[in-house]
Amino acid sequence: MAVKPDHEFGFHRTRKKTLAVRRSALQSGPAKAPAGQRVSSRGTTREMVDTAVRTGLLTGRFVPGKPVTIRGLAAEIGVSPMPVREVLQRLAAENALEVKPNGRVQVPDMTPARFDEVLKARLLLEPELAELALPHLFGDAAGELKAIDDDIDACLHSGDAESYMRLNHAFHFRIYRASRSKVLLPLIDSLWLQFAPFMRTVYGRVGTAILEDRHKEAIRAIELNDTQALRAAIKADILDGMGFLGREILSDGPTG
Amino acid sequence: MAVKPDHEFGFHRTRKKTLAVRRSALQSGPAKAPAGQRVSSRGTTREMVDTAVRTGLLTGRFVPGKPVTIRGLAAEIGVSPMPVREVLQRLAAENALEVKPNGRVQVPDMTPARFDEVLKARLLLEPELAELALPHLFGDAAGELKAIDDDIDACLHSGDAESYMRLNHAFHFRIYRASRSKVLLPLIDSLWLQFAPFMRTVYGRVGTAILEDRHKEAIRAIELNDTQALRAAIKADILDGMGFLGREILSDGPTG
DNA sequence: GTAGCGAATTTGTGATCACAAAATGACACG
DNA sequence: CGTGTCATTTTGTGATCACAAATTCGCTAC
Repeated sequence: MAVKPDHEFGFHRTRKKTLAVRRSALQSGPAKAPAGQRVSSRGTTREMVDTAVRTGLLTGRFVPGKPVTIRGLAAEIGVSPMPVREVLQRLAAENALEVKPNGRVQVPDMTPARFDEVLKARLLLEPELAELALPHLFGDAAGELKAIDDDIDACLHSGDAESYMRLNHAFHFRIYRASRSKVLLPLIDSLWLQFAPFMRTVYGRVGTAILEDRHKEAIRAIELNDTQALRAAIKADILDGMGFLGREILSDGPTG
Repeated sequence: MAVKPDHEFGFHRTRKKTLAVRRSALQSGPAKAPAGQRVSSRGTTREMVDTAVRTGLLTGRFVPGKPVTIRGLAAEIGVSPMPVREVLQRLAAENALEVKPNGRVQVPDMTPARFDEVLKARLLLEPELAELALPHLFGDAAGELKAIDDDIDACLHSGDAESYMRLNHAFHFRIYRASRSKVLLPLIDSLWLQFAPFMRTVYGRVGTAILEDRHKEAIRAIELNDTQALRAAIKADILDGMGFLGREILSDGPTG
């Protein structure tokens, strides 16, 4: 592990002027701000920590197996341990993190059985949600997706795995979010949080050049308002990407 | 709101001898125990609160729409607000509870759209998990399920809705848990936590006498090791129970 | 009697403290 | 040189405090 990377997050609270504070500045906490203007009055700190850790997981900044400590994360982000505790509990409840019997929390290791289940669940749920979203994908939606996909192509050529993962997530969830789903969407969210960190380790080994996506087929299906074609494109995209990952995991054993 | 029910939980920490304490008894907290013997060394309080609230939700002791306060729950169970906070965060992450913009947390109201999504997700996931569980359901499994189903029949006749819900959950998850699933099972767990409270309010209105379940068909399919029959039985059981609930929600509008 | 307003209470949130268990490291002994 | 043991540090957990926002309640004015 050599040197501890000081900037694992690009999210350090600015330490001089925090985005949102409620304290009256007569405390000595790590997040000190004399007169911060707050955007939303209540519960902004936890939300900030939550999105920070979530995007960290989705872009693979957390390594599976490496323990995540409350105080460590709190110090990195620049807040007290309290909001971090709650965020880690939340993510553990979504199976994005794993609490070991000692109380230590870490990114779960990927196993073949787990991988098969995630793949199965994705194939069941995501085409369904895409179908639900299709009626809401009108107007500029196809254009937005095309823009994201262009950026993805650029990342694939340049080999920027982190940006690729962020954009790939953005592409899929631009579709899914349109469904306004309050049930299926969180389930799929949980699934992505589970396989993303593992995905990242694979890309780190073999690069992203091999990847091809079915996004253009999906965009075309959306433009044509073709439900079955959209389902097929989503399904094919999942199978391509995950099938590729699956071969990796089977060849190398459970992560490493 | 009349009188506050003092015994909403049958789970009051005994106040004299707690099950598991780590504190050295020189504190003045609400959970005081001079020399409690502890079963599991670490993190037992939160686990206790978690199962308490979870079973409370599954058996319908929480009313949709009624706010759940941290301090209130903590006082009822007899612990400090701290573990309750984390448990509520966990359950909110599983969409079993809803955090309103003010920070107040309550059981979400059921809406027709939500209901459709839960139904759809259950139909997609639960037959799949039952199929995965089937190879592990040998030996006395069918006998256990038969015993549970007998109790269910008794509850249906006596109209004990709370016991019915607890046993119905036990029946389904006796099957699902056998799959040793680490991915699909939590997803289905989340779904049950979402519709159970609403289910309870319906039963409270119309009783349980109308219900018939497909559990016997499922047991027979397990005995015969018939995958398709098991899938069909689970699917039919979901459709019967939820279809019945669906007619209720559509006739009366979003909960009430 | 009712509507509007202000005080008092409730409630969520972040911070800090205390303690025990686990992890880590150093050191002595074989 | 390896191994077991003990001291030190790290870490999770529960409790408590302080504060602000939101809610609730009571009172007054019309």
